[in-house]
Order: sequence, then structure tokens, then C-alpha cells
Amino acid sequence: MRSLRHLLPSAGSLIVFEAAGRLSSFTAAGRELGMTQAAVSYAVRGLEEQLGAQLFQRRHRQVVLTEAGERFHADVSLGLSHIRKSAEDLRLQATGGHVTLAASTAFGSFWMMPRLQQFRDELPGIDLRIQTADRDLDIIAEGIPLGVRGGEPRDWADYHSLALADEEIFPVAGASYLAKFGLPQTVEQLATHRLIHLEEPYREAASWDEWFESAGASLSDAARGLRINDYALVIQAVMEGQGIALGWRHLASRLLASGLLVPVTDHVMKTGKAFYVVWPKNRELSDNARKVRDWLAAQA
Amino acid sequence: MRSLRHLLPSAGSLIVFEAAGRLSSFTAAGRELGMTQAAVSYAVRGLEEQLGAQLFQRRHRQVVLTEAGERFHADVSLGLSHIRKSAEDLRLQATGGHVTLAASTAFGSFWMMPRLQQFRDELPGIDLRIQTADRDLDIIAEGIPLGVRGGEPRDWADYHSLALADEEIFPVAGASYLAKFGLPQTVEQLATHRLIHLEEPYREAASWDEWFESAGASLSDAARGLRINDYALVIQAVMEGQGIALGWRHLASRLLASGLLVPVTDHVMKTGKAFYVVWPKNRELSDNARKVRDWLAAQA
DNA sequence: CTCTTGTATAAGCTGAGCTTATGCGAAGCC
DNA sequence: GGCTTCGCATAAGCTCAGCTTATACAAGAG
Repeated sequence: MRSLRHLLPSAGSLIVFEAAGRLSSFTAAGRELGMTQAAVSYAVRGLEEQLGAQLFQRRHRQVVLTEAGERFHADVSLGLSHIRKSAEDLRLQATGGHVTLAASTAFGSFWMMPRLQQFRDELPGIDLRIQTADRDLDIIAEGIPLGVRGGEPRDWADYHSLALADEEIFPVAGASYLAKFGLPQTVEQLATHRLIHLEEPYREAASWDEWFESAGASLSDAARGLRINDYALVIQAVMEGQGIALGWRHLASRLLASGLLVPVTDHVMKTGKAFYVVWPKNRELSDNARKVRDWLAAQA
Repeated sequence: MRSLRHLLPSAGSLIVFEAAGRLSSFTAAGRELGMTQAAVSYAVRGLEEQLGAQLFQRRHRQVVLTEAGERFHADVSLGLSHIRKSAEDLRLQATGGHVTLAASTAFGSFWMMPRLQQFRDELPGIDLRIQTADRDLDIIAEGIPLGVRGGEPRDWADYHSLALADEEIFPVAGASYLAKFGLPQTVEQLATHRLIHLEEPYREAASWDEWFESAGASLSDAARGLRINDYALVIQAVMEGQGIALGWRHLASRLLASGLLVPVTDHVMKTGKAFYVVWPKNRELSDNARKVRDWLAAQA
């Protein structure tokens, strides 16, 4: 089986051939492709010579496909249109219509979803796609224009970044839990309640131990309580009254505002880290991706 | 809708991309395509830049398609394989396996068919295709390598030619006709019989008038008798006893030898013309086409 | 630690892929 | 019939896209 590279004088001559056959004219094909008639003539002739078959009958001021040319044209036309559609989709995704944002499930659910209507109102015509994952995606490698990450920008040498929110962590409980067990008034009381622990396998997240330490206390039995490996599920459990969990302000703020979640104690742990929208240094953002980035930063 | 020519850095980069994705290696792709690894790297990078999307993750000693790259690869692979198949078929037809011979229906039926087994025995492995038509095809324009024509080579400036048979014409009848009406002994008697006239719309063929004139006689009522516009049908009618028709020696010889046709009178009209195998001056014959040509000429 | 090997990239080369200009011929028009 | 139009083929010339060779670097393997 021979490669097309050996079968053809150049792959570009296929594109030229397709246009000439469709338009029955070398001059019209040249116009469409931004070339001269002479270049089209040479390209078609090169193709005919390499394939050893006459593809066109040359008529007065016109060319007509031979029978063999007709068959070949049908196949080439089908193949190229397939490829063109795909290339256009890919380019659209990369440079236009679609913009993909890679983020955690929790960010998607609790930060972006409550703001989606606003996003649509302010940036109509941009098709935003959230790609969630249980780890921070290598968006450079994946060809995704934008991501949201927690941490410190100095750890991401290949990325630009803009801050979205500082990392502020405090306990949150659901109303039904508090109605049943009462609201803890002090850090010490809190330690006696049911605590829900987040255990993400890939992302580093602050734990209850760290929070109590930041409050100048200690948790005597760290093993007690529910353990869940997805923060979105943690929040669901809290709202259903299964216990108290640590809340990240930027994620919990909408739920707090609506009363679905209630802050517990007045101690807030500030890690010094923050959440950022990031994008690759090695590639220019499309106009739309830049707009999405700027919109995100404006929510800070 | 943008042309592929504007969407891609070069169409050739599609072929390179297809191979690299299939082989997960720029070095292996270069080997297959007869290029260096560096050229592959540049081609893929050009494609990525033009499309604005990362197609591969670069790993140690390996490349892996991104999700976007996978989708694009599937489409490119499908499109290119479609085109490759077609190009291979076309090239095979033009240069190898298939050889097409353009000829009249009569030549195909009465000259070639009786010799086909012999052809196959002597030139096994060549797929000969007879393309019949009611006129002499412009085989240069149609991209057909060989043709059979009656006439004079000086009328075909663009063709080479080799003689197959002189044009010799005499009346032939079927056995059932002769059993019923008797065998005409003289040209004058012949004139009283049922004569079948050939009226081809495009090819110039000798008529009964011409034949009688060559025999020094005249046909008093040229309108009398069956008129048929296809010589193969003329011969069928003769064999079914509908009348007597003019026979061309090179076409009728096998039928005469088997007794299906009987020569009438001993007058033979020689036009000074002949039948030739012809092929275009502007293009080299493939090996197989040359073999077919030589085989045909050897039947003379 | 050394070695292997496959990707990226710099520097340089060259001929494929055009361009401009012109010739030719088939149609159409008057 | 002569004249005009215009689209294909082809000659001559140009140039930069598409390579090549050489080298740097890094991830694995042993």
C-alpha cells in the first residue's frame, strides 16, 4: 500500500483538482483559490502525469472531466469535504465559537453554574464549555484555552494567571443539621459535632486538622465522621444535614447568601493561596477566550 | 465556507499528521514517508499553528494525540483513505492491471470475442476492457490507451498506428436464407435478393451501392430491404435468415470459417483502407498496454 | 550514574510551486 | 469573411516553503 505522498505530485493538487472539476474551469478555480490560471493548469497537469490518466478534456474556454476524472473527482470531493468539515470544527473550537474552560467539578457546580445566566446575558454568542476533572488538567497538552486552579502562580511557569478569589476556609452546616443538633458556638464545641472530611485523591485541599490548628485548637479524633472524595458531594451531604464540612468562600458564597448553608464559628482560615484563571504562555488566546477570561476576572 | 487551501499550512501536512497519529511517533512517520523526523515535527507544528489547536501531547520518545487530535485524526484518516483508494484504482487502470481498448461494437463482438480465450492464454494477468461506442472515441481526450479504427493513418496526426487488417468487403448470407432462397450465382442475381443495409449514424461505412459499383453493376432499387444502424445487429439478422448483408472480412472470418456465414459471389471490394490499432503520440503506453498492442498487431 | 533515543529547534539550501507574459485556437458577432 | 474575446498551454523567471543536517535537551532504562 503506497502512501499518498508517493502517489501524488503534491497533496495540494487535490484541492486544485477538486475546484477545477466542480467549476469546469481552471480560471474560475484559480479565482476561488487565490492563484493564477497557469498555476491551476500546472497543478492539474502534474496530477495527470503522476497518476498516468487524463482527468480533463480541454475544450474551448472550458474543461470537462473525463469519465475517469469524474470517478476520481467524486471520491476526492467526498474525502476533502470530510476533512474540511473537521478542520473547520477544530478551528472554530480553537479560535472562535466554542471556548473550553477546565475546572473542578465543585467550581463548575457552585461557582460557575450560579453565574451562568449572568454570563450568557453579558457575553451572548459565546458557547462556553466547562470541562471538569478530578485533577488540574494540563491544558497546554490538551489544547484547552482556559483553566481554573488553586495554588500559587509561581508553581505554574508556563501559564499566565489572573486571581479570582483568595482561599478562605471556614465550616459550613445545613439548616436541617443545625435545627437538630444546634449551632456550635465555639471551636471546642464544634469539635464534638459530626464532621465531613474531603479526601480528594489528586488535588491538595486543606483538612479539618489544618483548620483547627489555624484556630489554635486540635481535633482529638480525626477519624470520626463521613469521608467523601468529591467536594461537590461534600456540599450535597452538608445540605442534607449529614454533618458539618469545611467551606471555601468563593464556592460557598452563593449558597450562604441564599441560606442553604450557614457559617459555623467566626474563625476563617486564610491559606495565603488563591484561585486563578490560567492560560498558556505559549499560545495566543482567541478573541472569545480572552473575553471569557476577562469576564471571569471581573467576578473577583 | 473556506477552502482547505486557506485552512491549512499545506495539504501535505495532512498526510504527515495522519501517519504520525497512526504511528504515535514523528520518527516512524518520517521513515514511512521518506522524510526526516525534523520535517515531520515542522509539518505538525505548522498544522497546529494554523488550526490553533494542539494535536499532540509530546511525551518522552513518543507523541500521543490530544482529544481534539483524536477527533481530527479519525476524520482525516477516513478522508485520506478514501482518496488513496481512488488514486490507486486510477493509477492501476492507467498504468497497470487494466488496459482499455476502444472499439466498435462489431469489432468487440466478432473480432475480439472469438479471440478472447487466446488472448487470455497468451497474456494472462492483463485485465482487458473493451469500451465500445457508436463512433470512434477521442481516446486522447478520454484517457484511453488503445483504440481500433478503420480508415487511413494520415487522417490521425496525433496517433501512432499499426495495421490489423485491410478493408475487404463482400456479401455474406446465413445458411437458412440460402436454404430457402438459393445461393445467388452472379452479381445480377444478387441484386434481386433481400439486402440488408447498414446505416451507421457516425461511422462512414461502405454501402451496397459502392459494392455493386465496384463489381461493375448497379443496384436498381436501393431502398428495398432492411435498414439497421448497428453492424453487430446486421450480422445477427443475416444469421437469422433475414437477408444478405455486406461482410467485412476481418469481422466475418471466424463466422465464415465455422459455416455460420457463407460468402456470396466471388467479388471482393477492396477500399484501399484498413483497420488499425491506434494509440496517442502524446503519452507513453504502459507496459501492459504495449503488450496488448503488440498482441493485436500479431493477429494481422 | 551513563547511555539511549526521540522530540524541538537553529541554520542553511533548493527546487516545487508558483508568477508574469505570451501564443494559440475555438466560438461568437457583425 | 474578418475581428474580438477569453481561456487553456507553455516559457522564463523568482522565491520561500519545505525540507535537510546538526545539535540541545530530557525522560527512561539499566
